[in-house]
Amino acid sequence: MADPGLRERKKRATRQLISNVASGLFIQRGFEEVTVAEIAEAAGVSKMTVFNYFPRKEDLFLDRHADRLAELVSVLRSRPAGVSACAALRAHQHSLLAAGHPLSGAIAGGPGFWWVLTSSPALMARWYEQEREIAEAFAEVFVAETGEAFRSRMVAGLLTTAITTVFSYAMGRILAGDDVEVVRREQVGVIDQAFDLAEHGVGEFPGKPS
Amino acid sequence: MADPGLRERKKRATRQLISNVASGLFIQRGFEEVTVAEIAEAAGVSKMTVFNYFPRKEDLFLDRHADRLAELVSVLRSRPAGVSACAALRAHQHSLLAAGHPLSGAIAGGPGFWWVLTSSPALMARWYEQEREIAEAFAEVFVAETGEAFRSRMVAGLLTTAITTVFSYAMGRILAGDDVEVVRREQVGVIDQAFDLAEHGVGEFPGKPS
DNA sequence: GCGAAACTTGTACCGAGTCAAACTTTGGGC
DNA sequence: GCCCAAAGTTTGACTCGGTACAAGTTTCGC
Repeated sequence: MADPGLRERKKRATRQLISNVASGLFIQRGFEEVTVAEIAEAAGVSKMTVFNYFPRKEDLFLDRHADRLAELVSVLRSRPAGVSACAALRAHQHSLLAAGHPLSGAIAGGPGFWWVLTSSPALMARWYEQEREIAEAFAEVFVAETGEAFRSRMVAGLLTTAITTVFSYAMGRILAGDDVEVVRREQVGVIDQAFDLAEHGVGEFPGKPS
Repeated sequence: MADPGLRERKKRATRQLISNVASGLFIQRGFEEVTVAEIAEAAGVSKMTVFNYFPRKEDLFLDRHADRLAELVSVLRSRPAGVSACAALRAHQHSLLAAGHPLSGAIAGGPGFWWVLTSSPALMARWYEQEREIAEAFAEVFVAETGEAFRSRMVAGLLTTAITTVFSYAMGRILAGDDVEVVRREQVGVIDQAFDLAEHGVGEFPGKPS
């Protein structure tokens, strides 16, 4: 990492260039309305090169996934002894929100990001797939810690549900036109509600009323 | 429904024929190795007709989804007054298992089904999407009952996680070569463990050991 | 039977993604 | 500084999933 070398620097630059160009076009006109050939041309590169860096078209837009996944796993791995996974993730979500981080579910890189995401089924499908990868990574961590195969997967699934539901709820509100600042303020309570449910369970909710 | 009429009968027959032919080919050779054109020819029908009945290629294999979704929603809607959603779904999973139903997670329509499913990323992606649709349908039911937007979505997500994790856990074991009868017997405990976690939460699991 | 609606078909087409072979650039050894 | 090998890029041709359109064919309601 000290000496990237010319080759490595060029690769990073090309990758970044393609990603930037693609994101720009997607936000302008929507995911489905932009072809890969177009992106390649706009980036002054060949179509194959685009696919060389981003195996699927969807990865052009969802290229932060690897970072997000690594960060979440690191939150679990590096949590202090005695701290539960649920508590660690809850604190992490709060800190993301406080920092105004895109992945907190409020204030992502502009409202355009969510519009692009939700307006393309293919993109949404890939998004769900990535959420699933998060759950699998969590499960792996828990299995390594406890050796309990099934319980690890369940807990991983439940905690992932908390994270993703918090995220998509905020996304839905903002897309529906709610004021970003309002959503952001209320998001603190939403996070706590989500993790309370994950931690203590759904209980009798909803016991059938009628 | 009393008198389907010739037209309706032919449609059902054609649909069934295409689905059967497709499933057969997929199980023989895998999802990606069979083209839609091939299925059309084998079914004695045009490619366009195939897409007329099944908008996506994946739907040729995952065509039971609509039934599954409707059944799960009906379990919630028709549960007796005072019974929680969690209890209703838990009981339903147990009864599916007892009946040896494919969707119980043990003993699905042959091991071939799961092999085909897991060997195709596109198919898995669609599978996840369908799980998401289940969660959304659950949320809709809960919102209608309680009016609580966020809590409904969270509970829906948590309960869906229980169902899907139970299912995929059994699938994974059988694909790994575990004896089907053993998996089936142990599945009762797995279901209870899953719904216990959903009902009472993950608690401190796993408090970091080291 | 007759006309209209529904279903099917052929053809032509588009975009994602793959493959193989040629070409260009970089890095290391002399 | 030079040259070779390796890595990265390009080109073009190709496959397959999926759509659009217009024309055919079958069923239904009258």
